[in-house]
Amino acid sequence: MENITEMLKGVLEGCVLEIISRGETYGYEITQHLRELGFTDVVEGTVYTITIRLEKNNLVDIEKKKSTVGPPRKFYTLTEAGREQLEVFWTKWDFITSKMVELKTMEIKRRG
Amino acid sequence: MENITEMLKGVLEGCVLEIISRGETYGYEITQHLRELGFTDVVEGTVYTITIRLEKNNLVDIEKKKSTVGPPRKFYTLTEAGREQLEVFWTKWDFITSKMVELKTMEIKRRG
DNA sequence: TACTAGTATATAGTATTACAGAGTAGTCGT
DNA sequence: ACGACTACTCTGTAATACTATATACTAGTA
Repeated sequence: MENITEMLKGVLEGCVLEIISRGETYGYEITQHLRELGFTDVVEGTVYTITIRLEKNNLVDIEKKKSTVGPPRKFYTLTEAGREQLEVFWTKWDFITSKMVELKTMEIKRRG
Repeated sequence: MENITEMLKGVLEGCVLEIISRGETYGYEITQHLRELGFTDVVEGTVYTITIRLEKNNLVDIEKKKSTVGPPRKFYTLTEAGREQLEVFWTKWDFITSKMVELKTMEIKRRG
């Protein structure tokens, strides 16, 4: 899918939170998951900016571990605040999707 | 719903296109519709920037009409390009929503 | 007249976010 | 030594919604 950049804003961070919530993982792997999911154009740099942001906002804990196949990995796990943020994310997402359905099906009332 | 700003990026323009597709309308009325829909924090300025953008991209035709209750209104209707853009928007939206469902339900494959 | 409220368009400036593009490092196989 | 893959880092840019404000027209009312 091309050019969904703008539509991903505010969504991608939630995706990353969700992926981390399934178990500790690191930036490169998160990128791979997103690409497998279908967001094929997501690059490491994008995920990096998101993880940095999550770290700044204390939504994730970090543990550095050595790898046998490359440089050390920074593993992320959600903090309590991170889990709360993830819930908030899905609440917002559900709100918007419900409104979009409403928009698609609603009769628009006209004024005079 | 608070703070859904970022999540609305790339979505709001599609909403405006959809609303215009139902029949000619103007900025202020579009804002009202969006607020009735539930996007209560959307303000005129935001819609204005969107309609300007639509105009620049030749997605809408404009007709100025006098009003009995205030200054003249600028009525918008979709051009052929606008209708195509609206279809593209829903395609993208459906893609993202399907991926989000997948994300929510998917088993995440772990690597070694 | 003067004031207020509701309607309606317009615009400058700001914050947030995803992305492009590049760099740096570590490990492994040849 | 070299290339391929893994993995994190960083700088800068474009797109978009929002804040805040200004302008203008009509109607009601004091």
